[in-house]
Amino acid sequence: MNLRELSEELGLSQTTVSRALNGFPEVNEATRKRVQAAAEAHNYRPNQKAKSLATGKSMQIGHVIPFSPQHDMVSNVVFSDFIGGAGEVYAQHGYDMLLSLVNFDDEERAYRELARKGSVDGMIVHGPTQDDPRIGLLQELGIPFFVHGRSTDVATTYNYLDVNSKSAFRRAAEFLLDLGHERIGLINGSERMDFAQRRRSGYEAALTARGIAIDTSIMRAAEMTEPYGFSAAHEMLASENPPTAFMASSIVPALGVRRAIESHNLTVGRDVSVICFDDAISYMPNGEGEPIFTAARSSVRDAGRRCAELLIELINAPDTPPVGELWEAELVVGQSTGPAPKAAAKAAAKKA
Amino acid sequence: MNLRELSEELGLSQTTVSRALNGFPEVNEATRKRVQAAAEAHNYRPNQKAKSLATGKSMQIGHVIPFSPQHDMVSNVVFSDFIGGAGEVYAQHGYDMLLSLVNFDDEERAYRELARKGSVDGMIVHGPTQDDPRIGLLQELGIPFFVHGRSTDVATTYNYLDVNSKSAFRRAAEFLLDLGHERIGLINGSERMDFAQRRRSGYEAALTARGIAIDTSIMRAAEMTEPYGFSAAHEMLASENPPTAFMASSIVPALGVRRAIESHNLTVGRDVSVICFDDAISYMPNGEGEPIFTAARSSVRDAGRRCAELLIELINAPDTPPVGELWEAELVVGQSTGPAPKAAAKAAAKKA
DNA sequence: CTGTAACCTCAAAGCGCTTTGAGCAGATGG
DNA sequence: CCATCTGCTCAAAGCGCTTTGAGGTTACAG
Repeated sequence: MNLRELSEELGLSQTTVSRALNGFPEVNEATRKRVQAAAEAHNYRPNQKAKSLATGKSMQIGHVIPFSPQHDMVSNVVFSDFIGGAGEVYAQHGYDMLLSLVNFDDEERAYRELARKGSVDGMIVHGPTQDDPRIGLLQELGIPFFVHGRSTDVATTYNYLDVNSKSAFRRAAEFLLDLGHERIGLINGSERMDFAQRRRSGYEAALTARGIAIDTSIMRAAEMTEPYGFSAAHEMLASENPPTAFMASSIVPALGVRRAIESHNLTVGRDVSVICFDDAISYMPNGEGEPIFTAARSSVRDAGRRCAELLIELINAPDTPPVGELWEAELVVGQSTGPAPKAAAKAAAKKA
Repeated sequence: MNLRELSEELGLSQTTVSRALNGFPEVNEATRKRVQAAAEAHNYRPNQKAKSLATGKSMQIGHVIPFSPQHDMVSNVVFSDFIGGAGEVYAQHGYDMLLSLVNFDDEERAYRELARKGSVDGMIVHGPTQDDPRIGLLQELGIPFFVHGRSTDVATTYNYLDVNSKSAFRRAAEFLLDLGHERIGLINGSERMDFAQRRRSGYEAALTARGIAIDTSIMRAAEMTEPYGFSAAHEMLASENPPTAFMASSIVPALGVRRAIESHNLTVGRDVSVICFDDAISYMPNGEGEPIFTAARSSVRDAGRRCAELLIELINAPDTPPVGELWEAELVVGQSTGPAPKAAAKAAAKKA
């Protein structure tokens, strides 16, 4: 059933039916009711393509996601929680989400294509790197977009929503330092990512402020998987001068860190402390009551929601000057941190 | 730049330009080259909405994902890895993925809408339940679809790809029984899901065949999170007659089970064995060399790829009779299983 | 009774593409 | 030299909707 058929059946013109359905004021209330009833009865839905073509709005928001044969960002738990939050808001506003997975090398082409093809009204940029080229590209293409995160060194202003990674990691490190830890291992995310750079700099700033030298032998950066957390922590714990505490960039590697600690017959929160960044991932919650891990927490799902809202506002008012929103993470104390063990106690623990 | 402008600039008709670009044989090779060069130079991309409207094909595949304020399936690691695999194949065939997040109550309406609006050429049904109503609905709507999983009790035939959950769990249980375990806790996924039912029945079949009574006090079913795995295992271990082994429905709760075991000062693989279903999730791999967990493994990413391929075939040949593909999981032996401890040893271990 | 305003409805154009059916050269064969 | 065919190209219709500009009623004031 299309508009023509529906209008013929009603004995009205397509104009009137369209107006009735779209809530225009020119149409008689009685007529509108009649039209709505008929539409309902026939389960009529306007063809979205035709509608888009006529209005110029696609009611779709694009997310471009690079993949390699093993990985892609959709399957990254942090990322997908963001998508979940955003999708929720899209739904409320009648938008759908267009996910375009592309090979790493095709990323630029994908943005170009999505914009030119006119299949999306706006886009979200995920996982910005330092001096991210996508920002310039999207500005050139003239399509509304919002960045989740920030890109250091990009000269122009752009819309973004970010968590203050630096201060979060700085405060987390200070928390450990206050507990007497002086040797703190860093299990960072891949430092291609801008946020990982910021986290590292927060960590370094805290140590430096206390006169503790930066030791790259207890700092790692990689994709945030459980086995990565395990092997990184495992190596450090097996070294001459093992850390008494770890900071992990996500709860996922933190679980690996926990496993490594336990495999050394040490106890988390007593022998070795762990702090992680907790994105409050729905399927990977940090415990139910008392947090498992002491953590810097900021809900990535909320971030997704907020980005979506702001992007939709931007689409409706394209000439708004760029806005940046910076969120502070909350430090929550859980079971995974405690005072630094004395050197002697440490040795004993190690022997046991 | 649109087709009209491009053709005017070239001094050709829109027909010829369109044909040249779409590789029709009627057009002179020299002309085609010239057209392609001009299109390239102007970064021309046909407007997707117009193209869809004219051809009737949207080149989009829909995934409807119900959400509640806390949860949705995109942020479920298993699900999102599937999406990742599917998206990869879509990309290779020029399709995009349309994700529509909807409230649980609106699910039916969402399928209806997506189909009627014509914004997708096909759909994937996720997480089928017993006698899932969506299957009938999509058949009624007459849109090509593929089910990931199966729905017991649906009378008609439909296209599906599923892993043989029953045999996987049966074999896993037999593996534990062969090691001497007689008390095996089941940490299942939510039994609303068809696959969870099947897993349970595999587990029960194995026990029954060995004359072991089903004991619902060591069986749980819920959303597969880490804390769920922890609390379920924790409770069982604290009971009068604790299990000597656990079977978990995913690696995520299995991590919680591990944490529970360790919190009881027991060792995984020695005091208590654990087997899980391993979906080979990219960001949650089961170790790097030797598997962390003994597991029934089947890559959900591969399943996503395969579903996508089959769905695209179906779109291109809509009158193919329905196909069902059933995969067997592979049992991989890791560090988490070992012989059942003798009763005495068990008591000793518990005291230590 | 007429002019005007308010209200409702309509025919037709247009969004940017594909595709049908026709037409025009130039080549080929009789 | 004409008839036929082949190879290219084109004008125009159509996909299903929105929206413009106009027209037809009805109601009311003058």
